[in-house]
Amino acid sequence: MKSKTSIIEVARLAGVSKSTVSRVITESGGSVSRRAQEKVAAAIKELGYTRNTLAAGLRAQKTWMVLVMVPDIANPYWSEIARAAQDRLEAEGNSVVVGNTDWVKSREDRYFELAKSGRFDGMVINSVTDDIEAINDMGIPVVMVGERAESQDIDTVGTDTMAATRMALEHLWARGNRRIAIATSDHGGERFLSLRRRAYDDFMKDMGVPADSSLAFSVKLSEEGGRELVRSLLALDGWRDRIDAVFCGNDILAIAAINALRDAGIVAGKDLSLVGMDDIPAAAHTFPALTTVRKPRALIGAAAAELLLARIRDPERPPERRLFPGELMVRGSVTERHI
Amino acid sequence: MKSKTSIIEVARLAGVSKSTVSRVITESGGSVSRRAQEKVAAAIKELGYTRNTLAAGLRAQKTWMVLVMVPDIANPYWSEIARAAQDRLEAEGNSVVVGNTDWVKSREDRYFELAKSGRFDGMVINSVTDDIEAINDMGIPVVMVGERAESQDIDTVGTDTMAATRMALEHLWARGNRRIAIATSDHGGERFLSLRRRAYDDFMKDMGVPADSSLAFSVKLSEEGGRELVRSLLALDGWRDRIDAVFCGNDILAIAAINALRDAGIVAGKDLSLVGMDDIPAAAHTFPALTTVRKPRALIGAAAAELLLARIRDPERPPERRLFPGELMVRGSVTERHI
DNA sequence: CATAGTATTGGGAACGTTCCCAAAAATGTT
DNA sequence: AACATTTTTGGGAACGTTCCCAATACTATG
Repeated sequence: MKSKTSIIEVARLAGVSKSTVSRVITESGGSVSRRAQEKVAAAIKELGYTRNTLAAGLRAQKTWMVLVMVPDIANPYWSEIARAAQDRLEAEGNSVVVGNTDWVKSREDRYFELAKSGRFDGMVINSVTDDIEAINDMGIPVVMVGERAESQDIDTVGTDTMAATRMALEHLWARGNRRIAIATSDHGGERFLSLRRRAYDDFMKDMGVPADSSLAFSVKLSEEGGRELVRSLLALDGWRDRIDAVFCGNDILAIAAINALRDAGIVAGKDLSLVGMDDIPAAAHTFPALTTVRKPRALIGAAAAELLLARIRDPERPPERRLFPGELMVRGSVTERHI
Repeated sequence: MKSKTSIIEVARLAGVSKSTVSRVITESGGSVSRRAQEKVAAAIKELGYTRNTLAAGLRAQKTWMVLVMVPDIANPYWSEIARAAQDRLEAEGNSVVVGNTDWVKSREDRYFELAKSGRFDGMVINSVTDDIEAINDMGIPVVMVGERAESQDIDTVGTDTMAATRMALEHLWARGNRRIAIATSDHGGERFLSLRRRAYDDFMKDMGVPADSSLAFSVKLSEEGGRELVRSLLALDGWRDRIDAVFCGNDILAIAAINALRDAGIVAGKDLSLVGMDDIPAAAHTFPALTTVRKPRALIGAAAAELLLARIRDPERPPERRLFPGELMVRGSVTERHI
């Protein structure tokens, strides 16, 4: 980087020592006279001094920087959570940057390496990996946004996924839909089946519907995933007789599916019911508007920041979970079927 | 951060010096025997050593980290540019993080402070400020995405904004729209009038239409901005007689306006024509689908990364501009009017 | 075997802060 | 004025790397 002034030069101009300058800058570690403060401030201004936070971080073992790592940067759900977390973290003197994984494990690993190399004081993540043990082994304060089946060992914030999923499914059922499919992102084998999928299996069992794995679509929770979902759905022989509704793992997926269905001449909310999760702003404005479970993103983001700050302050505290209820937003994408 | 092993401990276990370990890690600065390499690699593995990049950066004056700072993280236009830049920068050994300003100057200033304090080797930005001189005074390699009226002093990448704006306006005109408004984001006074606005003024003058500043709406290029645009528009006395089309500064704004118009019972593409800029994925799937000027985001992102890497390598090279042509995507949001 | 040339290695210093401890200065008390 | 106490300050060391230069080891040649 550009050669610039150091604390030694500020000290020289102010006529004090580098320690006095440091005390003025950090406003900690002992007293400083009024006169010294004024001289240092004037010197900083005259020289245009900016503190080198690499050096400060090396000595103080602190970076004042947090990484918020999200799987889909263009999904407003994540960017709103990131904004809410950023507000709270900045209030405590941290800077927040965002890392985008695009659901790609190798990209996530690269951010993990960055964190392990001392770049951030902590991370707020929604990880591609379900390996909570590996995350904890990094030795960095981490808060997971969104429940995982095995997440009792890590600070977790989010919506009660099982309850929210059930809420959506109950709505589909109450409106007369009986052949309900699910489209979500499953990361691993049966051990790591997503909570949405578990809630779906439980619900269908409770309703007396035989398990049918051909109704479970595994796609990325992205626009691409929505288009793939529709391709897969339409590829099923006699799909109209087999599926009358789809539960989608998030709104991005649901909205992309609505649009892809329209391109295929199929009317969402008429020929097929869909529900999403999240209630991103676009959900209210698609045609038809999307029925979805709204998650309190500002609360989730703020809670994630709170848990991270607490974890940074006390790395040994037991993991905590903060789950918020979802709220069903009833709109036009679910058909009222008369049985 | 968590206490962890240092290069000294690796050296001790491997039976070599810290300089030899450093040579193995960085694969630079002289030769290392095969035997020494093997011993060091084994020690790194056994100890689980991770290089401290704060210390490395302090000494080497290099951070291997780039900040991509965008004004609206949830706008796929920006996230796609960020992804394309990230691909190219990671290929050169850099890590990429994203900063989101939400069009807020104080947030941008905070990222600028972070950069000045030595946290990044460079920045790819679309800034809130138009003060190119202040940006250059930071002494950090910066590439600006998107033209500014006064951007000859900074590396710039983007679409030819004046030509792209004119293309959109010509299409509106060719379809018979005569009372065209503009909605864009103007940051400052007349000196910093946006290029879109200049292109609009030039076009209307060329078409012999008297200047009418009440047809120029200054809004944020965001969903909120789209709703505000529609509120302002509908607040105009006899607006239906005064405006038959709106040129929108980006797709987020245009799509939000389409949705807000629908909420107000007004049919975009029938009662009012709209065009956007960018051609984000949603543009093809709104109802009606949005006519817009497509910008080559992958090319822009990759070019931004190329220019940044060149700037990092040679800070004194003269600023460069790379502008790409836009492509008009004709869809359903522009009315065919018969005069 | 001796000498010259090349390869490899180790250690000190540097990067620019913060922290800690001892010294100096200022203030209060007798 | 002298002494005790408190406040303020300065300087060395530390943080953990990389870089550079001199020393050592190895190889080639006569």
